[in-house]
Amino acid sequence: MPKPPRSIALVDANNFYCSCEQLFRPDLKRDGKIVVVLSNNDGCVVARSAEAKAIGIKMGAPWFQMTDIARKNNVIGYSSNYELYSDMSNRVMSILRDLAPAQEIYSIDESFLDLSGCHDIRERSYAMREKVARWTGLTVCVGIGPSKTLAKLANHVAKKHPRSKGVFDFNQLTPRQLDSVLGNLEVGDIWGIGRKLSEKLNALGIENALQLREADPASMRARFGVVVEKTIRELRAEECISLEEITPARKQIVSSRSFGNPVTELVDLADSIAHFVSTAGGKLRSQKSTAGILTVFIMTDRFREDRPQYHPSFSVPLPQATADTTILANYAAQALKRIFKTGYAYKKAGIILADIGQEHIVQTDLFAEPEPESSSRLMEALDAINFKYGKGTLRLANDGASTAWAMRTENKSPAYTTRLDEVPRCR
DNA sequence: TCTCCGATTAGAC
DNA sequence: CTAACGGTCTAATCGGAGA
Repeated sequence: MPKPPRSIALVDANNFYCSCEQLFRPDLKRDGKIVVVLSNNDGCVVARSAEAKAIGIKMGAPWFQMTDIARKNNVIGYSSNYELYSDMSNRVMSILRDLAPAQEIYSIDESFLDLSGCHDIRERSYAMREKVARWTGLTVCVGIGPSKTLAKLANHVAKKHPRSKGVFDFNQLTPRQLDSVLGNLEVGDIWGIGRKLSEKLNALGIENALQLREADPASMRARFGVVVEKTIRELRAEECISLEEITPARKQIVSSRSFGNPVTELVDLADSIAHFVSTAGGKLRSQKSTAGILTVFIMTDRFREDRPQYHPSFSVPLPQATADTTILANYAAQALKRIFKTGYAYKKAGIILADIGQEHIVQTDLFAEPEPESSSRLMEALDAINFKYGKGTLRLANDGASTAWAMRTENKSPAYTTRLDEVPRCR
């Protein structure tokens, strides 16, 4: 007897960031106000509500360029509120976790679930939707298929076609129905096939998912690389991309930001760098890693072609891998001094931690003083205090001394679910 | 010629 | 008031430097 196909589900929240904002402001829809969420620095549109999509607002549209018409069209641009979105995400993810044998949290609003062997897949899928709706107010769609790529594609179908009622399962189709559905999906709708690859595939006459599935994996690999080959195999229900229940440790940790206003002074850059080191160091320690290389970069505004451009970076190979923010901050400050030049208006800066290894397997420098035990104790205390009392309660002396580099956030909603002091009183 | 490494590209969200 | 175009991450691929 042939093995039954695996059933991988991809559960994805609809218009996640915008839905989070709308949840706490039911008055907006009532008054015909259209919600979009902006990137950091209120730069461009990164999330659109159903209403925003309906009036044709484009993903990635620079907010400052949005016509007055759009703004007068009652469009409200919210500054991104990650504290709110990640708390809502945690709630959704924990509901889903309890409804499936295995879960991979793929992004802030998506999780893959392995439902292979479950006899009640349809009922479970609807239960997910109902439970998430009742407990959080958010709407999710469920796509199911024998591979992750097909689950993603099924989710796309579930979102696009109201008739699916939010659940679509490729495993429930006859081969003919399957071909017909795939034939109606553009290659660009497939996970892993972006803008560039779509263009190249179209030029070869491969325009829909069915045509890509029928392409020869070996020759496509030669032409477009291993990613496209895997995608073809996944469309053929071969499992090439496995479910990862445990998030692998980051191999690189970046913390960077564009500034609300251009920065010209070294002290202000130094302040921002100290902040980035704290953020990145915290992430490093939360995954129990150490970094062996630290890179500092600063850059001018690449959109201002009329101004002199400068975007240097400097990498420091650390004599001994560490996760100690104070040590990292010292090297970062030195690196910054090496690259900083006066006379430029800097628009962005950041740091990169690389050569990441496991804590306690640190290759020590033969000639260096061993890192004192007090160093890790200090970091533990720092992390504990900041966890308990909120990010930034305890920080480096020069982190926060300057506000020159602060990003623009003009319209941020309260952290409704996590900060009582921000919740508006009932009116 | 081979290998290593950094830079670049492409993609995701 | 004006100016204003995100951040984080991975994998693959490319091209030069050095062995």
